[in-house]
Amino acid sequence: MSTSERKQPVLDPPTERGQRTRQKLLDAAEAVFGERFFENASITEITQRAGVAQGTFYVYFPDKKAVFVELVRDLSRNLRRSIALATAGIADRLEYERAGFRAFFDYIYRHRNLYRIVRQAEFVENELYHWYYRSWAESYVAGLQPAMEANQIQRMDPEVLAYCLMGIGDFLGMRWVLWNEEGLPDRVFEELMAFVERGMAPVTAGAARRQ
Amino acid sequence: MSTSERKQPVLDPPTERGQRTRQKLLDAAEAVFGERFFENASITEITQRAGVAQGTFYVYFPDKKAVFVELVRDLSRNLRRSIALATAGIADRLEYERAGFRAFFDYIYRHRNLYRIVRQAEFVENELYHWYYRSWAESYVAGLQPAMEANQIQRMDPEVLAYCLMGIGDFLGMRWVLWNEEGLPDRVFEELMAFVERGMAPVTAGAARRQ
Amino acid sequence: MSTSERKQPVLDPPTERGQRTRQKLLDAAEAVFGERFFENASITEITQRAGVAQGTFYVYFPDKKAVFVELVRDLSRNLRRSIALATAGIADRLEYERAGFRAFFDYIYRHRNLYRIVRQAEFVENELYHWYYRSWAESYVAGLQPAMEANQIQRMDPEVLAYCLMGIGDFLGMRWVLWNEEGLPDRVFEELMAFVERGMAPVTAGAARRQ
Amino acid sequence: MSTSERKQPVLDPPTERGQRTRQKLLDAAEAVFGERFFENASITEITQRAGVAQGTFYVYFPDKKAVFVELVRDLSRNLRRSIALATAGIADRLEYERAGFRAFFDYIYRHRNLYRIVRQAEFVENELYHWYYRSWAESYVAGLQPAMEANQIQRMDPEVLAYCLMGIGDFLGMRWVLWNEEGLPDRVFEELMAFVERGMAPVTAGAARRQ
DNA sequence: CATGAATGAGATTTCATTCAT
DNA sequence: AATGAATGAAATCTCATTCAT
Repeated sequence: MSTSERKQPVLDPPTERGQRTRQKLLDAAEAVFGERFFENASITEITQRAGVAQGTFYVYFPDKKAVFVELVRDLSRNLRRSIALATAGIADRLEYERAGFRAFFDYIYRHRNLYRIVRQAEFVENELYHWYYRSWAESYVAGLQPAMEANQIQRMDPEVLAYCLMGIGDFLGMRWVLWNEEGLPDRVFEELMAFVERGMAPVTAGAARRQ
Repeated sequence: MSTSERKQPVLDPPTERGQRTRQKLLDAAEAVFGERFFENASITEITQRAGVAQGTFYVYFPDKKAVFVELVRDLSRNLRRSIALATAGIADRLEYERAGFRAFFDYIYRHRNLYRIVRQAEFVENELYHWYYRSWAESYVAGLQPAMEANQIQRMDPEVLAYCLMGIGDFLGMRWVLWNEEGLPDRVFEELMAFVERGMAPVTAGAARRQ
Repeated sequence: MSTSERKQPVLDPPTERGQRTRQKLLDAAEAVFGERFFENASITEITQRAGVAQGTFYVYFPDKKAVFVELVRDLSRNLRRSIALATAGIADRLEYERAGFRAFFDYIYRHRNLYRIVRQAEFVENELYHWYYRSWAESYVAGLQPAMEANQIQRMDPEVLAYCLMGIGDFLGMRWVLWNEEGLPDRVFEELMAFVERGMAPVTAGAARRQ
Repeated sequence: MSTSERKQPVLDPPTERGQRTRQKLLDAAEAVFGERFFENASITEITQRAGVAQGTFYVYFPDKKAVFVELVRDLSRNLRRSIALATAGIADRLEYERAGFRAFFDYIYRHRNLYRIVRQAEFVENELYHWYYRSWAESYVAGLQPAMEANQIQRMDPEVLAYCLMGIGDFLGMRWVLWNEEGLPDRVFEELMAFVERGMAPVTAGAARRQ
């Protein structure tokens, strides 16, 4: 007799017990998606790992994709927060970049499974994947543009630069963080930062690039 | 007297008709994998597009993964050839890099579906994906090392540089070639090459990076 | 933290409804295997007869072979119980043998389909088939040996005798119980028992076998 | 323009080459059916082992079952011949039985695959299986009846006796010839023959079976 | 809230057989 | 006589999702 539709999955469970169950499902999903990838991950396995019955899944999520999306959104939010924290108060853009990269590699090392999930998004929910990188690119642009105007870094199309930097982060992360299950070695970090800094540093007036 | 394997699909069909059918299947698979991604691509759709019966697929391939692998291998081979052609005879590594990038973007533009397939490989056949990038990295290293010794480019860990360059190519390709279905605009190409060249160019003796 | 097996069918359903469904499937399988034989029996037909959806089968059994095995095991257990009951308290081995044979023929007459299933086991799951006869043979030996020592029956290799008796039971069962769909006629039973008894009876001291 | 229907498989190939091919197929089929059983045996494997193309099979046989049937018929004929040879001229039925059993075990040892094929017949072509045992039973009866009238062996329903003997042969063959891949040990042979002889021997007038 | 039984659409794969050459 | 490409029906199995309790 209530006005609510039947079976509207619970986004924010009222009871504390519900909160816990929902979180258990999210954690299990993160693990399973990270290991098996979206298509091979089964709700059955997620609920088993969460220690709940199959049907319980649908109490909290409308379908399989919904958890996936939520996980990507979570990662995005948290990664942003981590980077914001790490770069807070840094005025110089090159220093900022260095701190940002460091925070990025640290974060994905600590959340390898989540990071694997983002990468899959391209083939699971293309919209989401675009949104993810587009919004990162926007943030980059918002930070890079002023830095160019202030001559902190070389002037160039900031979006192109953004994708260059993201590409570098992604591939180095893949190679050293995901493939080796260790964090990015300091040595590698210094090497790549040197490359990035040379690429970003403003070409000072008289300095010809090459003969 | 051997235990004799049971049924092995035809790799190189003896008759010309067989050759044609096999090729039709490869072409259809390329299209379907590119559009739907591996997991959502069905053998049914592949054979329908190829205009053959379902069973025919298994005359030429043991399973779905096998076509996929073959397509990735093909792309790898052909892309290599394209780049080799485009860079033949170029002695200077920065020029070489420019020609190589150009050829890369042109190639993936012309074979967008195949390129989408390579990207999926991470989630379909991890081994293959590793192999793909590891072997590219090796090629890079083989070319970069001598260039560093000859002071054509800045000395640094060549493998790190390789992954930086691949990351840049991948992300720019994703953003401008795959998302917009146009080729990479010249303007963007020039921007990214400028970045790459600044990053790779040797830091000449007296040139301080920044004040 | 375990790698967690993926989906294991329900062996002992917690709810009564589940119990019923599982049993319906077993019954249907018994009928279908008995009529069509393992290879020509389809899951589809089994579920149809059980009045459930195809997928339901896999809720309770991992695959076709699993039901088959369970049916053979069931028959073995129940047949044993029947014979034990029929022979309880019989001290003389020849009398015991007569009661055992009688129980055997009665049982397989009442469970003709199950008995047909055991016979197929040789070609479906050889291990199981061996297990089935080996364990019967062991039981035989355990009973025959003491009887020989007590001079109730002729001394001979008890395992050979076991297989002789099983062969006789099997072939008479095949000819009169399976081929004619009637039970073994009393007349036939008496004939075969007479043969068996002559074969098993101890050769009394002075009795020459033949002139 | 000829009157013959299209595609009547060749039963008795005119050319010598054809004869050879047909035989190669029969031999291959015997091996494959023996190892894999009828349902799991594929024409593909048969033709591969025979070293001919798939289509060639249908030049000589109308379908898969046909070869199977032919093999069973062959075995029947040859086994008969072997036994006839081994028992030629033996007047006493008990001696005859001994020689017959010996020949039987020797034959199935030498043709284990063929023997496995007969056993499968029950589930492949029931008619054929019945025919096989019915005709053996008839032969038995034809030999046993006169022996009973001549008081060489105990009087009883000869068909029952026939099935007892066949059951014994079958189970001993299964246990010692098929499971161990050796021939039936002499010791086992003597044991079973002693049992059979006691069972068949005429109960002499005054000899009470048991007290 | 939670459960677990049930569903059924759909996917992959196998293989005896046909047919054009 | 022989080949090998092609077929297509049918079978097994998976799994996201629904629903009654």
